[in-house]
Amino acid sequence: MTVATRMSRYFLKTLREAPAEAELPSHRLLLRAGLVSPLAAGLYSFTPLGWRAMRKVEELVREEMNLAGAQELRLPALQPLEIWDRSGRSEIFGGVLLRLRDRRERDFVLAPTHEEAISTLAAAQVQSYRDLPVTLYQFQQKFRDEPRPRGGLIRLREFCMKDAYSFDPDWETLDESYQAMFDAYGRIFARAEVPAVPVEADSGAIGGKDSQEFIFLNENGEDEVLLCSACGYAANAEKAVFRADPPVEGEPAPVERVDTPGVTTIAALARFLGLEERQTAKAVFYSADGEPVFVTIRGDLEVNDTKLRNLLKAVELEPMDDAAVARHGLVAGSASPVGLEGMRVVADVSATEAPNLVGGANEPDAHLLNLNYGRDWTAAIVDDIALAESGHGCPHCDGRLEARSGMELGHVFKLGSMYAEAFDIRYLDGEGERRHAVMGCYGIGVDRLLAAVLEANHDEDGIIWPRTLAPFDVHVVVLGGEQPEVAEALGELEAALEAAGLEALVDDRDESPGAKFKDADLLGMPVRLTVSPRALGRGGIELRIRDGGDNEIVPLPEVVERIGAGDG
RNA sequence: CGGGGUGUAGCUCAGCCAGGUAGAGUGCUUCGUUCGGGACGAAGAGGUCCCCGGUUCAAAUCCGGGCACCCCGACCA
Repeated sequence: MTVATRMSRYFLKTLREAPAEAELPSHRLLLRAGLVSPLAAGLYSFTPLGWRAMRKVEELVREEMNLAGAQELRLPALQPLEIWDRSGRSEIFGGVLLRLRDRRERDFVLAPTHEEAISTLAAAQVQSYRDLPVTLYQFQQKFRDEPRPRGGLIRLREFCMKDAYSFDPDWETLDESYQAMFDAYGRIFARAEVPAVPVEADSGAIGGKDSQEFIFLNENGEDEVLLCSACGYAANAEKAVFRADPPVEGEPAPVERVDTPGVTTIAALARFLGLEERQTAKAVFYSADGEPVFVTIRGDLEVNDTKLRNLLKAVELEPMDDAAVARHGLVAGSASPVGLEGMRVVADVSATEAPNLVGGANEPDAHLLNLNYGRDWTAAIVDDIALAESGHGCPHCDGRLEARSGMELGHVFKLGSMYAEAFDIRYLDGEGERRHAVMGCYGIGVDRLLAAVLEANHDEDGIIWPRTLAPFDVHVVVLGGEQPEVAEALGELEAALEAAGLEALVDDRDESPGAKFKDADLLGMPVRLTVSPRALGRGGIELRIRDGGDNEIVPLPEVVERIGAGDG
C-alpha cells in the first residue's frame, strides 16, 4: 500500500535560484529541485526525492537486465589490492585507483570497476560448459580519484554503476550474449527518453576487442563522436577512422634543401612555399612510458593520442617536454625523421603514402623538399594514428563526417579471455577439454543517466519527468485545504490514487497558489492535480499534464482512469 | 598537474579599487491581511566576511602563504 507523501512533512527544499557553481541544466535542476546536495567535489547526497528518482532509474535498468536474462548479484566495493596487481590494472589505473590500508597494513582499494572481483568469483564457481553461458550484474558504488570531477552528476568520485559481465564458452556465443545486452541498452535509453546512439569505441584501460558506447548527443558532453549522416557510421573520436584527402601525386623528385627563416608551423610552411598542408610532413614528439617517440604524420592531419597509445601499448603517453626535446637534439618547428637516430619513429600511413613531402631539415630555419618514404626516411611502425575530424571523408561511403559532443552513458564490450586467463576461469567442454571462458562486460552509469534524463527532459520552468522515471506519478496541489469540501475531496482523491497504486506527492503546505504551481513545474511530475474550491465549483479536480497540456476539469471519480489512460 | 575565476547570511550578490559600527534581495520565524502562477504590511532571528600569518591605532578591504569550490585544458572502463 502506498501512502500519499505530504510536502508539509517532506524533507525537501527547492531553490528559487540555482547556486552559482552549477552551469549545466541538469546540475542546476538537481540543485534547484532539491534532489541532491553537495558534500565535496564529485560527492553528492541524495535527498528522499532525489533518491526516489535514482531508485526509479535503477529499477528501469534492473527490469531490462532481468528481461535480457541477466542475474543480479552483489560484489564488494572494498577489495584487496592483490587482485588488481594480478590483472595488472593497479598500474594501468594509476592515480584514479583509490588505495587504502587496513589496521594490519594490508593494501586495499575502493574499486573503480569490478572485472577483478567478478573474475575471482567466476573462477571459483564455473567448472563445466553446463555452467555457461551466464550473465551476471550488480548495482554498486564505484570509486575513482578523478583528477577533475565536474558537472554535478556527470563526473563523480563516487557513483553508482550497473555493471554486467557475461561468461561464454566461445566467441560465437559471446556474440549472442553481447547482442542481448546491446539490445537491452537500446530499450533502457528509449524508455528513459534519452536519445543515445551506439558508436564504435576504444576499449581503453579495460582491454578487449569490440566495444561500443551509447552516447547521448549533448553539447555539454565531454566525449567527441564522429557521425556520417549518409551511411550511419558512428564512432568515438578516439577510435574513428576516416578517408583522408588523397595525396598530391607526382614522381619522386630529388631532395632539395630550402631556407625557411622563422617558419615553424605547418600553416606557415605551406604558405611560405605556396603548397598545400597535405604536401608537408608534421613532426610530433612524445614520451611513452618515459621512452622518446618521434611521430610523423601528413601536415593536414592531427595525431590521435589514443590510437598512438594503443599502438605503442603505452600506459602513459604525453607530449615530450622541452628539456627532453633539447636533450634529444630535436629542432621543434624543423624536425623530420630524415637521418634521425636514437629514438623510435612512428609514422601515420598518410605520411608514407604521399610523395614529395616537405619536412624539417633538423636544423633551424631550413626544410627539405621532396621527401619520400623508404628512400629518404623510414619508420619502425607505420599505422593509422590519425585523428578524425569534422569534414573528413567517411570511411564507408562518399559522405562526410560530422563531429558532435556527447555524454557516454553506457559501454558494452567483448573482453575475450584476458581476465579468464589472469584469474583462471576455466570450464570442461563436451570433449573433456579444459578451456578458458570468453567474457564480455557492460556498464551503465546510473547517476549520469539520471543527469542525462534531466538534460533531455526539461523546459525553462523545470523538470519534465518521463512517466517511467518520475519520483511520483502525481503531484497534487491543494488550495483552500482548510475548507471542508476541499478536505473531503482530497481525502477521496488520495484514497482513489492509493487504490490504483499511484504514488502521489501532495502539496499541503501553507503557501500561496503561485508558489505551489511554480514548485510543481520545477519538480516536474507528469500529472498535476489541483484540488481547490474553484475546481470543485466547476465539477471536479483540475488536471494538467506537465509536458504541455491545457488545464482540464475532471470529475473526481474519473480522475484515476484519466491518469491511467496515459495522457502526455 | 597547467591556465582562468570565485570564496561575505540557507541561496543570489553588493561592499574591497580609496582601511574606520557588516549590507540588499530572496529564504527562514512571529503576527495580521491575502489566497489560481513564486502576494502585502509589520516585527524578528540569522555572520569564523574560507583559513593562517603579516602591515596598521584600526583589516571583509592592503601584503604573503595555504585551503576549498567552479570553468577550460591535461587526464579519464
